[in-house]
Amino acid sequence: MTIYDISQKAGVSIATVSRVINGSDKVKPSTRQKVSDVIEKYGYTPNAFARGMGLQSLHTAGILCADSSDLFLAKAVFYLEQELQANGYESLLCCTGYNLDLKKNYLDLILSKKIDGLILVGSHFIGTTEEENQYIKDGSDRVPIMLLNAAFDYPNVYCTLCDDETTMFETTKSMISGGIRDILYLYNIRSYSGIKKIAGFQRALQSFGIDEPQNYMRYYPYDSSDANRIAAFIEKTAKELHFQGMIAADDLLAVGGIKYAQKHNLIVPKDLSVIGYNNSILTTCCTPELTSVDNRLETLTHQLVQTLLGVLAGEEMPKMSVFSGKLIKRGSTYF
Amino acid sequence: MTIYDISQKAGVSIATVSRVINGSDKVKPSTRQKVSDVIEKYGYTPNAFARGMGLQSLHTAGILCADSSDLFLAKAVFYLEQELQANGYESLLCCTGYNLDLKKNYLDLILSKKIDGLILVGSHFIGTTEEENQYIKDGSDRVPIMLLNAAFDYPNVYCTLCDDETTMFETTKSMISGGIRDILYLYNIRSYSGIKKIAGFQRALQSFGIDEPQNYMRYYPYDSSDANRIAAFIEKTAKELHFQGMIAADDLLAVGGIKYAQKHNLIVPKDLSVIGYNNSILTTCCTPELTSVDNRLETLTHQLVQTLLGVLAGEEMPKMSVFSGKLIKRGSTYF
DNA sequence: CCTGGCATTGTAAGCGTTTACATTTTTATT
DNA sequence: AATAAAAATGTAAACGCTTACAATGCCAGG
Repeated sequence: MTIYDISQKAGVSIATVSRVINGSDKVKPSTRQKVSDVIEKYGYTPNAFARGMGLQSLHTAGILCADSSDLFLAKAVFYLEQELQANGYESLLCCTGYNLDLKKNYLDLILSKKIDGLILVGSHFIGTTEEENQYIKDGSDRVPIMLLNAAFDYPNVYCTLCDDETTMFETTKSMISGGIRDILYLYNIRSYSGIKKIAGFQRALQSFGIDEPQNYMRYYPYDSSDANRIAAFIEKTAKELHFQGMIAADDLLAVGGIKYAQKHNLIVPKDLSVIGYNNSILTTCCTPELTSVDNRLETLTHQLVQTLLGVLAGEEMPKMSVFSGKLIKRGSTYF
Repeated sequence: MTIYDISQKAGVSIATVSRVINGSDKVKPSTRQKVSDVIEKYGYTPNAFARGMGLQSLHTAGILCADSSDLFLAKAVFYLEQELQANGYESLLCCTGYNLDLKKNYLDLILSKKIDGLILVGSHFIGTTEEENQYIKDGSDRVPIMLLNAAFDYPNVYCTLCDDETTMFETTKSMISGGIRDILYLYNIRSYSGIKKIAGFQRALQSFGIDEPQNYMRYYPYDSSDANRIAAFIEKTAKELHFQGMIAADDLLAVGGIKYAQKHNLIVPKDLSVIGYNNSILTTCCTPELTSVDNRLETLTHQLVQTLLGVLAGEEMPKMSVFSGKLIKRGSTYF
């Protein structure tokens, strides 16, 4: 069933059918009705490829992320997909893993014109290497690139993010103000926002005259894991620190901290205060419940998609939209 | 830059370039090299739409699920994407929510020929209504439909699943054998596998002469939630039961059970044994850690994609592949 | 009744590939 | 060296749509 068949049955030309399908041009109401009826009757759906050839678009956005099963990224992907779908766009998902070998995957996606825009979620590679940055520059020639939780100043690149540096600065400050000066900072992915969080943490320490903050920082080098493995890692690498506070770049890492405390009969938060990040579902699964930073993911994804739609519609859009995170206090802290 | 430009620069015809791109036909090695070099040099990428027109395929599979941010579904989506990617297929993600209003979304996807196969993940709608079943029947005329964790006997529909009925039967039996006869069963989504789990639970109770199992079953009616809300639900609807065991259709629901116990000063597992399902990351986040059923998601997704690839290659493939789940014992049970 | 202008519809030329079939080149056989 | 067969390559016709431009139909104004 092609547009030609429909035109035959409706007694019009394929151009008229095309106009009805695309809604745009002026078609006499009675003709429109007649064609619509035939389309409805035969359940005709335009062939996507042929459509794409004419329109050079399939109303599809690419979503690129490291691991869509990560709690945080999964939520981001879901919100993005829903927002895109609500606006008539489909989502091509592309998971790269954490190995930065995404060259082929996403450049091909862009260059083949299969997508109208590319969304990079939790861009762990932005600012990491010049080579990776180059991919973004190349890609942005073809389609707009949207960064979620990363900033990169370049034409046709739009950023939507939480101000993680400030948020982490404030978070750390509130812990120090609560009387805790020995704070273990645990992080894993070296992403743009990860780097900002570290900066905020360090700045807070320095503002209180605590030197050599890197002494308190531990990099957890495993991609995915469970709380016990994280606890064991803390045990192995940070036991000598005698920290009374712990801030993690991610809720799961923080839960690992709580596990660690349990194994050493430390009471959370009396002996150890713990703060996570992302305010995920994990916060209410552990005991005590986890204080965590809400980084406004739903707001961010909404804004990002709206910006993308605006760009695609040819409107002038903000190159950068920044929102503020917020500390949600629960039982793992006493201040 | 089109295939024509490349053919010019390489001094061959477009057909030869096309053959090089598609790797298939016999091309003289020296010619292949020459063309490859030109393609490489100019960074040419074939136009996806035009390609789709010729091939009637873009090497893309549709992944349909209710909510890709759900812990279990997110993992499934990720595994599927990785497996598809490894085999040269891309993934079009489509999240339907739990409202069954997926008609438009996925039928359009199929009918427009944009995808080569459709994967339904955690098919909450299979067998629910005749209307929904009809969509699968209609769709399967066009592309193979792959069901993850659901069974549906129809031409061109292939199923890969965990034997949830038997697995839940065995799980329940082991709890009863441990001396617990008053078992609260908590479930939420009315999916195919959800129905099977219920059946397994009830069969186990009956096999031990425990009548009216539905007295012990509670349906948690909220889409997404957190552990506290689940605990409150149990408090509200099941307090009078005085159950010593709890089995949940999902880990999060089980964590809600642990929360409930904590609020009532019940010791898990002494006063209350809890078993979850899916063996997710949550199992090691709570205290005590959660005994849960591993339903072999990675195996299932692997098998599913391999089956799809086989079908697309025109091979004869099993219509149904069933694997067995396995109980992973942790601290929330004593038996 | 004629004419110009506008609304509507039709015609046909792409869009960039794939691939059946035709043609040319190479290789093997005698 | 001639010839048949096989291999490599080229030609051109789809694929199903969009859209610029052409053609038609219709109306009001003169």
